[in-house]
Amino acid sequence: MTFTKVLIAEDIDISNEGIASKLSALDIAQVEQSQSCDNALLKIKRALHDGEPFQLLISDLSFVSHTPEPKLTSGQELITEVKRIQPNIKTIAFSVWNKQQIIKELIEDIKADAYICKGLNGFKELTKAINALAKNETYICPIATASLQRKNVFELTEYEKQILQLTAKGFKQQDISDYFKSKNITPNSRRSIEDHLSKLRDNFNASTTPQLIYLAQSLELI
Amino acid sequence: MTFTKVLIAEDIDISNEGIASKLSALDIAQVEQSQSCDNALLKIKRALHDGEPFQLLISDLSFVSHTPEPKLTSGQELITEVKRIQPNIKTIAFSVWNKQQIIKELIEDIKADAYICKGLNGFKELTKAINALAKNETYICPIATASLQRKNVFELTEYEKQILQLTAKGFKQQDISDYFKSKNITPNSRRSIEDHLSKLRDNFNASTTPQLIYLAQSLELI
DNA sequence: CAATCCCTTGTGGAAATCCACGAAAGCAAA
DNA sequence: TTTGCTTTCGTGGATTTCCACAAGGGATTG
Repeated sequence: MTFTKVLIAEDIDISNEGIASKLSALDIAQVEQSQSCDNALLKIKRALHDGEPFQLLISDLSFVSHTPEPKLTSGQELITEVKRIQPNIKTIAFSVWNKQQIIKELIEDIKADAYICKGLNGFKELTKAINALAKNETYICPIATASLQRKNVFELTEYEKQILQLTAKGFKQQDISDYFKSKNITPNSRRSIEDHLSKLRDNFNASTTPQLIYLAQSLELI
Repeated sequence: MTFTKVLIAEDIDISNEGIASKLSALDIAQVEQSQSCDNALLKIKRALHDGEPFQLLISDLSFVSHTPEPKLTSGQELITEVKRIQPNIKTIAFSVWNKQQIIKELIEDIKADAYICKGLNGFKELTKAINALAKNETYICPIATASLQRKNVFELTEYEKQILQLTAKGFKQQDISDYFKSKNITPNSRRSIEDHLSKLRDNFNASTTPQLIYLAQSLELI
């Protein structure tokens, strides 16, 4: 199949325009543009309702909200919702991020059909992705693939992530212990929190807790 | 005057293309594109040497390096260098960032002629900037202006920034004291470091030092 | 000059964290 | 079940940080 009706969701007008202008080089009859998630979802719903659904959504991941209370605030949410109401639509996540966690989530959980990193050759990658999707395949750009294959030394359990997040929020060890107890999360003794923080410092090669928080945040793990 | 020869420095091809495609709507005869700082500088040097200098440089700020050892790694460096070798060239910084510190540095220190935030209306702003520059004026987009006017509660002295950075690097209070003494930075008693950290926690409304580091990093102050 | 303010620094004690040792509990393989 | 490994968690003591009080120094002002 070839795509004849495509929607671009990208808040930055210059980038949106760049994609559209490049897409016009391909054989796509109808390219629509949207600068917010909510608007994109609306367009998809309407097209579906009108019996002329979009076949492909190309979506950025991060959006600055320009309305008071946007329902959808990220490409992840948009793609999730779109897949829910129109499961057969193809989706391409098109982002500057090449963080393993983000890519993993989009491919494995959200079931996006392609992931491409904006970069030097974004358009070439976009073309490849479209071709792959037309053949019912999925596509992940080389940069993202490399990121996925790079063994993630710092994979955190949900429990560890919570400890780090709470620490970053100003919780003391005792506070975290109390919090875990109130939520029935185990282990929850003050002593165990201390132990886990110590292990985390070891793993991250951090000599102090402030440094641990700094490193975790640098790696965008919290 | 009107601009007839413009250079775009922007690593992401889609964005670069977006700018170029929009510029073609204006009356600019010659638009050249560059995806790296080094390449952009080269083009400017050559044009200058050939007696047909660029009149305007539109540059992004952040570049991913795709060569082993790029000489210039950021738009800030590029603009600085370009202004040095061709002082009469006009420069527009075109970035997603609207951090006060970045904007301030570009306008006040680097003497960029315009600062625009990529966003919903990037092209409109770009047009305004070009018009202003043509009249020998400077231009700062509304978002950036707002950012500049927003009183920066968290303006840090160099001294404070160093304390935060060293803390983030795993230095204990005593370590920082020793370090400052070795560098002849005063005040440098352990007690003063403690005092400043305490003041910083107050200012940032942080209850612990890890939280302070988290907040400072979130605000991109360290 | 005295009065005042701000910053640095010291002191001492409280609080929090760090760290080593070890007991108990949980778990998996033999 | 036994064995062995890991995790949890208590204890106690060292280290570090936090906090309140106050002395001294330098700059400013009346």
